[in-house]
Amino acid sequence: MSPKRRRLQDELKQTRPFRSPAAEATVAIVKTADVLKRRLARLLEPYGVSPQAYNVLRILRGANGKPMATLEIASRLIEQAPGITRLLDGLEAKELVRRERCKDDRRQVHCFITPSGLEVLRALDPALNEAEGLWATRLSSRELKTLIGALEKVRAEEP
Amino acid sequence: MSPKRRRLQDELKQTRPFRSPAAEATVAIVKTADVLKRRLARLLEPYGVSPQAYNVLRILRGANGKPMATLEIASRLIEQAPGITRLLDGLEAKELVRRERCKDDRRQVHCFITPSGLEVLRALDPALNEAEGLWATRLSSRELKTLIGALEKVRAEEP
DNA sequence: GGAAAATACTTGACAAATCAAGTAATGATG
DNA sequence: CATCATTACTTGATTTGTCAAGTATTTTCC
Repeated sequence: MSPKRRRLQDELKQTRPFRSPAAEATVAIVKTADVLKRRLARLLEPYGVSPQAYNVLRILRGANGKPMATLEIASRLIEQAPGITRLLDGLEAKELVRRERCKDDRRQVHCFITPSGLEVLRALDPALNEAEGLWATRLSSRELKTLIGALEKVRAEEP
Repeated sequence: MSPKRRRLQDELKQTRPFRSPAAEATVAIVKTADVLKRRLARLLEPYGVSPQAYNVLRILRGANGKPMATLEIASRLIEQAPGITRLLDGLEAKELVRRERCKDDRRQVHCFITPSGLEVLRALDPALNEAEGLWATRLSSRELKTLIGALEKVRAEEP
């Protein structure tokens, strides 16, 4: 079917090689992220949860029952505020998330994951871990460390 | 000035660390791709070109005047066919791209970049190279090589 | 050579992301 | 203590991206 381990240059059928390793890395990062997102979306599809919605649920589970304001969730995602509101609307409609206006500061809205939300996450966990482990075994732990460190440097702001 | 090299855990304000390096890497890849895309979008904004449209122009420039079929472009992007058609519609409307139905196989549509399209790319090249070089200098060439190789392994299909 | 399958898009309907502006509540200032 | 600025969202309009079908060719196989 499809050959594995093609070089990115081959994958993109580029006639000329990349002008610089940095250019190649840029394309590689964006393309890999897309592949990962698609894999995740495929896993989530049966549950009617989008990757972003899944991330929100994960964040709320990580809060361990503590209330979390809407914009606090946004800041942990790569998502702008307007998107979060509607994402939470959807999750609340499915009763995976509960929201209530905060007593102390009535501008804020506190969000919680519901038991159903936790259940969905629990049902997904094994498949997610498996998918992740699949490619992780192809990398040495040194490679993984370098990868994570290098990406950190790419994201770092201009000095 | 303190270095802005926050760990991803801090950036995401996660209470607990990632369960595995693979999990951390996954988030790092997706998040980094997003940062890169946003940086690119900011550079392109004055020219009214989206990141995807920019990639199409780059691909067509790479073809060096040779005609390129619509789906051939799609295969080099991470984009589905329907998106490409409309992307090209937009680029053709701006006269950055020219299309004509192929004589030999009238199902195909051949695409070319126009002189205006090349001009836009040329105008953008310096800023792009600079932005890229900015973070590239923070990585040793060994790190870059490992990064590219590791991402290839992540993208590889299941065996 | 003519039906059936495959290819190369194209179109339309719909979900998701972004931007601009608006509202309610709170904090800061004079 | 009243006004101005800020914060924390929300809503609406626009754009972008995706999926499902549809159309025009071309190729394949009797």
